[in-house]
Amino acid sequence: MGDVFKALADPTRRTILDELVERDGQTLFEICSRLAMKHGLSSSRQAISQHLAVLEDAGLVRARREGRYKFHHIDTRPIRELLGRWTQPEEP
Amino acid sequence: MGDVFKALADPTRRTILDELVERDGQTLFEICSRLAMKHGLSSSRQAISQHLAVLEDAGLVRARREGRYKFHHIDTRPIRELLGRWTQPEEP
DNA sequence: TAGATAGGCAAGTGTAGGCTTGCCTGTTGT
DNA sequence: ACAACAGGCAAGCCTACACTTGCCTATCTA
Repeated sequence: MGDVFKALADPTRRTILDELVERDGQTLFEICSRLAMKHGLSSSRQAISQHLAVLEDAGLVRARREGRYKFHHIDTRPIRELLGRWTQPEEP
Repeated sequence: MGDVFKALADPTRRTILDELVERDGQTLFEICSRLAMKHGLSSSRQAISQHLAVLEDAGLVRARREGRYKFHHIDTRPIRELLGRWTQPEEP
């Protein structure tokens, strides 16, 4: 499962998740261009690719290959599981 | 507010939060000895002190000084606020 | 008052992680 | 078939960060 918390520690990876929530199933190049456009991030393709690998390792992103395209889908279940670790007994 | 995610990225800091959930309001030396006993961590006092500073910066721990003692209290509100970021629209 | 206790500050070290660079493998279109 | 396209691999660089070391301040107790 890797480390979900480490994966969430980087702001660029969090922005990638934001982007996938807004539009799921994007390719690497789509994510790159949309990060540059909307979020003003000037990260290279390789950097984003490595970030996606970390997110995939953590189980936060699942990738499905189709021809030369690879579509990335967010999976928020690991986050929901982690939520309860310190906040279980309380009821705000 | 610092970076809550970065604070949660380190496993030792997460164990400290676990320890504070189980018994809130511990001093630095209490945390050190209990981490060594129960969790088998052999971190130095200074290391734990620096971890507590990070947690305090992130708003996850609030410290109250009393004489020569400093009691540490966990505050899980930042966690609850952040975890809704990607899991708001869903209902499992 | 002297020593023990609880904790803080600051500089130095070593490693992990984010990013780049360069090249390589498949896939698609003309 | 060949060029453009989508993505991958691996080595190197550089900064952030976890941890140590050494010394310091403040509070309590004998």
